[in-house]
Amino acid sequence: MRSSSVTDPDAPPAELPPALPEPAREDLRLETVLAALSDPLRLTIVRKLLLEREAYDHPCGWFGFDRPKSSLTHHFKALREAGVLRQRQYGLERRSRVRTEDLNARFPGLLDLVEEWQPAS
Amino acid sequence: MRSSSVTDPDAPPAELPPALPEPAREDLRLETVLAALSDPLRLTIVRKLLLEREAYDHPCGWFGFDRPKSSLTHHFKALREAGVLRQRQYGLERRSRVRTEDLNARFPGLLDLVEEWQPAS
DNA sequence: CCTCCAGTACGAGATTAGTCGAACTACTCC
DNA sequence: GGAGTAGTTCGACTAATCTCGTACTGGAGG
Repeated sequence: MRSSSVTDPDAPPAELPPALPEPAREDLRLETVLAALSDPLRLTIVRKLLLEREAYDHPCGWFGFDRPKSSLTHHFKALREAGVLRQRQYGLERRSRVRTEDLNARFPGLLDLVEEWQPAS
Repeated sequence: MRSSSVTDPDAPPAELPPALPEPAREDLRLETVLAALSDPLRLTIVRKLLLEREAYDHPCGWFGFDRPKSSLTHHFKALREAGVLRQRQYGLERRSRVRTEDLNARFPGLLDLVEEWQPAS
């Protein structure tokens, strides 16, 4: 394939910021993913992202949680390190999206369960 | 009670010992079930039961784990209280089975993931 | 009766996870 | 440069979980 130059000004769509470190698809572990999803706040995060999947990635302020920022960092990091979310740095903000393709390939049906989840009364 | 036979695994369903306390199907919570399944030993328990689903319920000695009995009690109880297993007392031993119908009704596809799970190398 | 057996209950120690405040970094815009 | 903003990092505290030894219970069979 064509040798890609270090900085190619003629490649408009391929300029996504790099993703933060995350496990590769084949390294995803069911027990780790389930542990990450076994928290109501994190289930809420993933479900909200799934229901808005057509829109762009969302920064963590978008969710409107009334929690200290350090708590949110903790949970987003847990989801990313488990392989549930991919995060990219867009200028100031770090936007997240669900790794739908990877998760559906490795654990088909799992995201459907999350999508239909409802928080406890 | 009929005759002097030992506890009979072939007993008709009407004579099953009562199940230990467990959450009703409609009370099953996804986050609780996922937490119960996020442990490798418990995943092994459930998977082994699923792969032997045609056989009768299994007592916890059947699994052949090299762990103290009190640890096993802990994990079986966690699975039962989350609603993953049903346990019945057959004479001396307490036999477990997966609540396949309930779980498939509430969380379709989840047990398939467990069935295909493989422990880490 | 008394012993064996499957499993529970209790409780301690170690580890991990969640929660949060406070200080900090990195980017943007004026 | 300075202010404001989005989020991180650190450290502390608390709560939950895992692991396991020991003691116990409750049948089954002699």
